[in-house]
Amino acid sequence: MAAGARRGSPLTPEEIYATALRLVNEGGVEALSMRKLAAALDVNPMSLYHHVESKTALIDQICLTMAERLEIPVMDGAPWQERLRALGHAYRRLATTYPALWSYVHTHPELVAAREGGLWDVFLPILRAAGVPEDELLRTADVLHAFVTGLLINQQNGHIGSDRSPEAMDRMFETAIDLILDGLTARHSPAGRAGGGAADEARPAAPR
Amino acid sequence: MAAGARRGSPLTPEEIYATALRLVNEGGVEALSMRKLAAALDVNPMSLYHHVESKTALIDQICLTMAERLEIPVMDGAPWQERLRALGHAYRRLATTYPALWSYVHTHPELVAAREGGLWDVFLPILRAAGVPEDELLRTADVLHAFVTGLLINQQNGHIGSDRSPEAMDRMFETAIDLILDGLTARHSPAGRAGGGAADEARPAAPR
DNA sequence: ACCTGAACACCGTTCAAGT
DNA sequence: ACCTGAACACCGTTCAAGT
Repeated sequence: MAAGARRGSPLTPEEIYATALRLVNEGGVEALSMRKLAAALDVNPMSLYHHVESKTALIDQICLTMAERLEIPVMDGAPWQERLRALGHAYRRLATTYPALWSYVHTHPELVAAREGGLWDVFLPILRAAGVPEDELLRTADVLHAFVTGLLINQQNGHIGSDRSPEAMDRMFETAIDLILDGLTARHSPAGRAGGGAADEARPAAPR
Repeated sequence: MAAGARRGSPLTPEEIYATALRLVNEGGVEALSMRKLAAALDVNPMSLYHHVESKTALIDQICLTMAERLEIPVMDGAPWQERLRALGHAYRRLATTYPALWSYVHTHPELVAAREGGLWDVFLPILRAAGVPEDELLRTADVLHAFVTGLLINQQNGHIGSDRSPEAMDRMFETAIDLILDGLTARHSPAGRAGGGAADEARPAAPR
């Protein structure tokens, strides 16, 4: 067992990324070590350094592959309320699919490179449709993105609410979207409240 | 140099916590190691374990001492909008005083113990004054707390906005509070928009 | 009671040596 | 070209031994 101690193939980067992503998803980013990753791949730890520059670069890479998996809904005809809600749900789906790595990305400044690419191309037009003036657009987008990010981080950490059933989480997310829709409407198109429809219909009735 | 290799006193827990907090503030939580901490205290690494159960317990403790330093403003007579804004600013001040540890607390589920104690005693009455019905109170509080948390985490990580000047950060935080105030008003006391005053007066005029 | 050295089981990474 | 063992500088923590 000299050149080919490993079973079969010659260790592709894709294989490394996939296994690393699995380890992180199972045990958090702190559960990923080069030595454990090598063990999971049935390989000498040092072999990894032939395909990956460093542990940091590896984490960067799997953050990127995660970001690419954001499935942005296309709803060209729909009113902005529906589109914003759908975008929020898509974003939430990514976060719950990769809870550990997603939280990690959003709390580590050095990973700005992994900003969700296509997200803003869809997000900004929605805010324009909501009546946000151009000179407030970027700031509003940043704030709303931070709001949703914060909610998702808190939900994943169980830092929130006594009731942590999936239904309660869903309700809380809807409450958050509702608050955002109402805030946007009140600030930027107060006349349109009755006519919009989507926001009011989708808001779950409060049990009384 | 046997019993008293260390200069002077017999190593109090307070001294340990203070130094640990300083190290974390200077280099992030990942820069805190028992060995470095011992070096900073001019002590043998193993001596620490006589005063502290483990590194985890130590971090728990300094999170608690940070949480205790939240200076909650008392503004009993003021309208809820002003009180909410002041509370937001107090919270932000804590976050910016301990950026690394604050982010750490809010992304580590096991530290729920460090939830800001008196915060909720002030927060919930404000939301009641804003007209949030009792059966939505906790959920709304959680959502708003998560919103602000998300904004602060993002601001500290530079994950937000191209302009990172202090003024731009301030503006963004005000935008966030404004959005929250407008959302609350629209949802729970739509008639009171003109009369409230505080929210509208405090909102900075958009440069046109 | 308080401290400490050696030791154990982990890390990430370098580098010279192997095929 | 690709892999690898030994080694280095770090970790947190245990434990028996010191004063």
